[in-house]
Amino acid sequence: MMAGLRELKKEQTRQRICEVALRLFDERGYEAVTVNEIAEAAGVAKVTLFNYFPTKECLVLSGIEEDYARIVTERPPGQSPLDAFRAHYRAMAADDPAEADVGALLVRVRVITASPELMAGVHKSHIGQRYALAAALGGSTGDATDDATGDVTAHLMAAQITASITTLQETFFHRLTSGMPIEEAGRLLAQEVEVAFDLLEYGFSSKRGEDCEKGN
Amino acid sequence: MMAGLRELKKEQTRQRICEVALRLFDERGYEAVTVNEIAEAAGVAKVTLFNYFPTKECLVLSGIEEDYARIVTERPPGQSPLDAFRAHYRAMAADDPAEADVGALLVRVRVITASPELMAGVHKSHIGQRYALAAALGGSTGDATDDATGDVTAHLMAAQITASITTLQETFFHRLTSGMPIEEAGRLLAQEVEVAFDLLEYGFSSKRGEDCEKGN
DNA sequence: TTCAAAAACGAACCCGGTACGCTTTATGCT
DNA sequence: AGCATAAAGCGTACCGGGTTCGTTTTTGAA
Repeated sequence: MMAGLRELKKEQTRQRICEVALRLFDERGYEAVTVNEIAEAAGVAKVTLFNYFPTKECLVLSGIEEDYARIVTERPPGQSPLDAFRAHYRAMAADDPAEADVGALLVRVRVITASPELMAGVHKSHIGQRYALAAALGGSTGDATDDATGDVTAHLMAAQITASITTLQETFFHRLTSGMPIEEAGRLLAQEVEVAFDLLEYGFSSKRGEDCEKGN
Repeated sequence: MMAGLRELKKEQTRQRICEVALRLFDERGYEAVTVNEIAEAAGVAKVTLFNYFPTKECLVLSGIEEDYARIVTERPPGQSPLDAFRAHYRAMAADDPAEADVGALLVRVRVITASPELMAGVHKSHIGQRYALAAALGGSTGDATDDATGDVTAHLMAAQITASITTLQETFFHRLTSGMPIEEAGRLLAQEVEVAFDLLEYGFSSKRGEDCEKGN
């Protein structure tokens, strides 16, 4: 129903704008490309472009948010929140990387990592995630009092978890953009997922011995 | 020497711009005030304003960066990096809050927390801090290889530490802007510093028992 | 007093993003 | 098929943050 040719063309246009933008960004860098150029190259008016993507950032960043809070709210009963995260990212690292279009993803990652402005945008989106995760971790009792009054532990945990995941992602993507084949990067990622969640679970004190060798 | 009347007036002008800007931001909100208004109210031209402060953000955020990396590089010998942070923030929480101009700080904090844009700016500045801290934690061997190749643990630790400190600060400032007297907020902060660094040191597993009561 | 450097200035400009009012085009109904 | 309607696209003018550039004022020192 409503197989509308209207919405078909709409999706085509959206796709075309996105592809053109990503190609130009990849060629010349995010900051050096103006939205006017993108609009012209995609054969649409500037105002139409902003109809599809509310900001220049969204041309790159739209649709790449992860939902941290869901991982903990939808975990199997009896599992700790941290184990839910560990299982989730363990599975993600073990996934066959050929399932998704690696090429398109790589371009996107390359554009993002090459632009401080976009990197800041990514981190900005993590802020909201962190708050949602803190609510999911500590607020299951659902009291309506002002946030950050008593649940400091939940906020601390949420902050540490998101910071760790962010770091894992950055390391992984940094390797990909440096030319490492995705299989090898995936293997390293799988190891580091364990390192990261062990660190969260057992703390720095469990690493003290290893640290002193290189850190001091 | 060079007690120059030149640089005196320069500092006066800088101060005047900053005060005027903060007052306007506090009255009507950061986003609702234009730099033209600030310049006019401070009796200078827009271009002169941008000579003193490179961006609108800097009118509020300049000079409030903390140097995380220094805390670890300048720690007393024999002390672990984490203990250095704990000692630093323990001392900060115990400091007599009357030493600094609390009123001016409070206005600044109120302006920042009321503006998502400024909040994002604060988090942006934390990114660089995190990288510097990771380098200080893991890079004392000083190998010149590309970063993030082998020191994932250092990056993870740096990320967790900065995330925790950021959370402590946010909680503290949130209480101040909510009207809590600074002495009481300081007392709570002192407790939470211990909670945060215990969590970092011993991990989530040490909290498992308490968590299950409220989190599940 | 004079002179060069520093600072302030005004005006025009660029870029991301919005508002408004106008044309085009697909769609649903008859 | 034909027509009204609503969605989508468009052009232009505008706004605010930020830069460039050439000019004028101010200041420190000879």
